[in-house]
Amino acid sequence: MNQAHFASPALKEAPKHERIIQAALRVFAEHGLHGTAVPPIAAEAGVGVGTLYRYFDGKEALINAVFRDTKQRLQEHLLDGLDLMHPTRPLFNTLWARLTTFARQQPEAFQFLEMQDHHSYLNAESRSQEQALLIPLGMMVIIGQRTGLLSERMKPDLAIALFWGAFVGVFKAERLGYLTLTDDDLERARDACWLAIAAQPGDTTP
Amino acid sequence: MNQAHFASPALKEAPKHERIIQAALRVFAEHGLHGTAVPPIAAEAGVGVGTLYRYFDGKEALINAVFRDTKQRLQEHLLDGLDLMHPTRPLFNTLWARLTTFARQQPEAFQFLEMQDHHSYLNAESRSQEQALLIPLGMMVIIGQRTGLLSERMKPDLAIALFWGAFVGVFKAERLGYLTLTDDDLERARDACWLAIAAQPGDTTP
DNA sequence: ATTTACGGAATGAACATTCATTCACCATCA
DNA sequence: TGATGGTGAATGAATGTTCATTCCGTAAAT
Repeated sequence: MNQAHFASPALKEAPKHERIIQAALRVFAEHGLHGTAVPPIAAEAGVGVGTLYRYFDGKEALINAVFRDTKQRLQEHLLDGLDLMHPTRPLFNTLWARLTTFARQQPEAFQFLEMQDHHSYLNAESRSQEQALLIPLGMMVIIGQRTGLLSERMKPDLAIALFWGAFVGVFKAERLGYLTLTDDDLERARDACWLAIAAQPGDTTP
Repeated sequence: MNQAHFASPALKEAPKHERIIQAALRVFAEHGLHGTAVPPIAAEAGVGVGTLYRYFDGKEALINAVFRDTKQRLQEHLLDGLDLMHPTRPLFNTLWARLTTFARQQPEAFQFLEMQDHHSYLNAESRSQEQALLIPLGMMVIIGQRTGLLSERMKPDLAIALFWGAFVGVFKAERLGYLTLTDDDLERARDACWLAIAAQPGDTTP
């Protein structure tokens, strides 16, 4: 809590708080939330168990911290510098490309965020972190529908769930070995998703 | 092992083996695989813990039994009586409708099958059960592509992963409370998925 | 010298699994 | 018909293990 917080670590490793979160992410992604014990997380982080409990109140608090940190990294990776209020086809392609690089460069983070068993652990603050990503996306879809870019057939939340699910499904299939994805495959999947949510030629925009 | 096996239970409940599997499915779906202890499963099934171990070698064997049973129920629910070798748009609609009734009528089964943490438990026999569903679907897509019904842009496995992921994403969003799905919503989602995988008007079929 | 950070053995709770015992049912015999 | 004995299913308290968390001795920092 003092000024030393930033003074020394320049020559040292990342601060313990950060190291523990990253280590926890890796172990959680591999073994699941219930499936990982706390001591292995400490070991992966290179700290003692007691140290971990100095930084986090317990396993549940750690899970929430990992969740928020990871969700925020995804959010920034996806949205930083984009003007969602003027959706276009190239913007859609950019979003897809960013999702792809995230899933490719941070596979543990991507997998962790898609785990089911979060929701029994997450507290209010973590839940609100979800909204930070969903609300801008929802607004983008609404504007896209108003401007005739996206189909108005589906309500925005449904379009997002469909698109997101398709993306997750494709990468999940690759992770489980049902599939290998070339760059070409990803472009074709992207275009297919676009067809699913884009306005159709025959659509009317009264 | 004698003739009494079938003599009396006509007036009693389902055989214990079956009751345990169904109970396990419910508890697993709610608390996850690592998250559920064995005694609560026995309690849910209305049998003693020891009885459960008479029927299954252990927790892992039980998980495999539940997985195979559930996957097979899904497979039969989806494919029974359908002629996948002659894909049409109505056949696609039927598949979607069957998926929907499965997800609606057996939500625990649907949720259980989408859990991540299976794969560290599943044995060879369980894994091959997966194929029993994927192979026919894959063949259907291949034929659909050959006959000009489905787009040939994506390889069959990719099309399946995309479609399946979209469906799962929509129902997962509903289960987590991000969405409520009317019958109308489901039809629109179905049509959007169709657009994603169907042959486009401009496609050539040489 | 005092405070703060650290590590890892120690602790008690919860877990998966076992096993000695009970119980229900049927065949045999009086 | 009623009593006796045999058989295997059913049970849940007991067992050893694993887990989340604590605690205390030591090291670093101020």
